[in-house]
Amino acid sequence: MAESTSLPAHSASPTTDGPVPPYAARLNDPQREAVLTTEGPVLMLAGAGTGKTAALTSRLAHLVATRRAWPSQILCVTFTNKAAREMRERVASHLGEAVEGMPWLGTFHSICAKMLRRHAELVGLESNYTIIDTDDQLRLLKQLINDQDLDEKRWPARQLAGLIDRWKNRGLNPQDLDAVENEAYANGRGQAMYQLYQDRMKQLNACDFGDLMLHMLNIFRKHTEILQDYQQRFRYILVDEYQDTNAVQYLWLRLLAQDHKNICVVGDDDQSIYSWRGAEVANILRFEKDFPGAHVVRLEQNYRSTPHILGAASGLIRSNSERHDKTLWTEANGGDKVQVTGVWDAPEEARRVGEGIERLEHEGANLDQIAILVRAQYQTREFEDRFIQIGVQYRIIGGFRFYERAEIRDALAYLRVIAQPQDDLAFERIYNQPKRGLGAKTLEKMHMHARRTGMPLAAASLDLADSDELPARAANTIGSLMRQFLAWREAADELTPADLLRQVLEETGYNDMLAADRSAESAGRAENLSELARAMEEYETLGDFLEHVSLVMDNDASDDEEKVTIMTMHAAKGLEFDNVFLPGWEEGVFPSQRSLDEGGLASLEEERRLAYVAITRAKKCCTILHAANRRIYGQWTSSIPSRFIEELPEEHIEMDSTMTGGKSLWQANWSESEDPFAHVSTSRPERSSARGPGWQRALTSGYETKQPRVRENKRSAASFAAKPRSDVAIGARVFHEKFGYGTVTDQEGNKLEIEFEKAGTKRVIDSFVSVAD
DNA sequence: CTCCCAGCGGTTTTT
DNA sequence: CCGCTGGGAG
Repeated sequence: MAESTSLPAHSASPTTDGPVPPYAARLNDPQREAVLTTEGPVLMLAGAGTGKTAALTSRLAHLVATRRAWPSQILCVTFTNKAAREMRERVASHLGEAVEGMPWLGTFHSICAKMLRRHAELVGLESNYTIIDTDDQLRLLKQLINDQDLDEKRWPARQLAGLIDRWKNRGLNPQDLDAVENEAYANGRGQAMYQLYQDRMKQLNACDFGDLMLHMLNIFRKHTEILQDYQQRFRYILVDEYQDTNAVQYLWLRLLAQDHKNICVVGDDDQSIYSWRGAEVANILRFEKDFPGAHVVRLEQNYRSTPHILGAASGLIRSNSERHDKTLWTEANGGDKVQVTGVWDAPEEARRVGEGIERLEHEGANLDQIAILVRAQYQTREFEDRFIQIGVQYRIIGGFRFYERAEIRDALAYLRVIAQPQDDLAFERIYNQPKRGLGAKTLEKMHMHARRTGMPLAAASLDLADSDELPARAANTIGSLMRQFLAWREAADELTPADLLRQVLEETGYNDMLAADRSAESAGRAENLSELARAMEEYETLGDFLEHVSLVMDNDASDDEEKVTIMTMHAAKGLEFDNVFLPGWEEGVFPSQRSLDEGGLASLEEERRLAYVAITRAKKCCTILHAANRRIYGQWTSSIPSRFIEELPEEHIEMDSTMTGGKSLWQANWSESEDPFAHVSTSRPERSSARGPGWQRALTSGYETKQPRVRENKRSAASFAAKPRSDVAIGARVFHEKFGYGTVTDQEGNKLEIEFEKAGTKRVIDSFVSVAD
């Protein structure tokens, strides 16, 4: 069945004789080279849409199929759980059912967490340590800052958290900090505070995300025998998205690869967009120096986008200086040019996109294949409003995650205290949630007692309740709470984790609290909690579940309805869509003001890479928009088109504008003085290039010459065709997913005017509401 | 202990 | 402009 495609004479390619195995059959030459070059270091430079995941999974399949290694001898690291899952599925499909899962395929953090469970005692932890998140981390730091009599106003916990995070990302322990780093917080108290934090974490038997990597790095450095064990075990190492690795991850990998040296890293320096959270492009840029003799494979054939889209993106990224040069090409031809549209303001931008979507819908496009990619979350609002109005189904990716919701975190905190009585942070979160009359005063006493006796907070509170230190009321409350915990801890052995949670929610009165709350959100909260319980069904033990929860924070909302996706460009990395809309390409929005103000050239280049990522998400059609006026923090601001627009090669784009009448504010400025840029260039000297040809084109093409496009307020096809619902009439009480409960005050076709109890009066499409009773 | 209001700050986000 | 936080009042 394997087609016997002979490999072309390829100088460096280590071809194998005989038939091509099925997992490599559909690969192009460089891809195949990346699969078959199994020995020694390999750098796979994979441009956007060049099929790197195909190559990577084939390589895994090849290693196993040719018996070069057992699945358990391959270390395969990704950044996200999603990527890990995909990889696992694709490898399984290559190898069939035969292969049992790969134990060492996962994210950096989940792999380290797993290793650390085995070696926890070496860094002073127990193997059932808790993994805490940013929220817990901040609360802990605030306590420490107050304990040290520092003014939290002047030295915010956030800042310290950020510093500690950065230190850990760089592989620095408290004692490794130099004077300069130490100065970074509270006049030279950085190191001391970091040390205090680490000590406290140890007491709590807890780790933050950074610790997972750092602890393992420390263990590898100090305990050669353990390092050697892993070095020998991992005959092959594969790393996805190598351009996103930070210093600890790099050091960790380098140690592990020292024995067999079979490390294959895959990445694209042009898609490095996470330097702000520690990623170091330098890692991929100097791979060949780090691993002498590295074999470099370039994947440059793009299978995703049309030539115009590819041309526009490639032209743009060429303005960057520090990069591995790559030339993406495609066999495809035809396709539309990248559309660049100027509009008057942000609402019009949203209307334009809405019209574009309706047109695509009319042509039979799948809504799942349409995305709006924004630079910053605040831009989503405008689109959301518009889509509700015209009845376009959408989903917003990002923002609040399931496990970050307050009710979910409360529930988890109960479970954490049950599983791990030392978990003070969890206990602190719920000792008075639901309200049981224990306040700050009681908490303070508990803390003092805990510190005096060296007991965990929960135990100390019980001890305290037995004494006369507390008012009888508080003592009783604590006593019964602790009895409940005791009972739950026993129940944990008999009940499934899911049932345990249900019992806890019932017995704490958490359910009652939600039931009593008549606000718009409470129903959703209760719903979230039942979903949590449902999600827990598949876990046997509480410990299993808690580890899963702290590491696998993703929740791909499984909804099968076709919807337009709205998300940030960052979140879109790795995804693809037939049609992509890119709004807000204006100086100050994209590139963002902050990247212009701070960070200099490097940060501007990262913005440009982000633009490159955004454009290359599109398979067929890419529309860039820029508005002449935008309201920022409530202030109307005039804006000029993004410098990235002028960097797009002219032959790949088509400019137009919806504006004829009226001048934008900046045009008005222009006519005021001879040099329209006088005010711009004095205040923002780095913008000297902002009047290049692209900018001129944007100006002249639409603002003056072109005739108006469809002016707004035309009734959209979707809303025109829809029939009004018969079950809602004026006066009806209805429920809307976003706005909550309200009363219908007017009905016009399928549009309803509703006075919402919380959200005020809105016009919405009737299919978005349900009748409340 | 809870609730209200003033003041402040405001990219990107995974684990 | 809007949402969150923290401090102070009730």
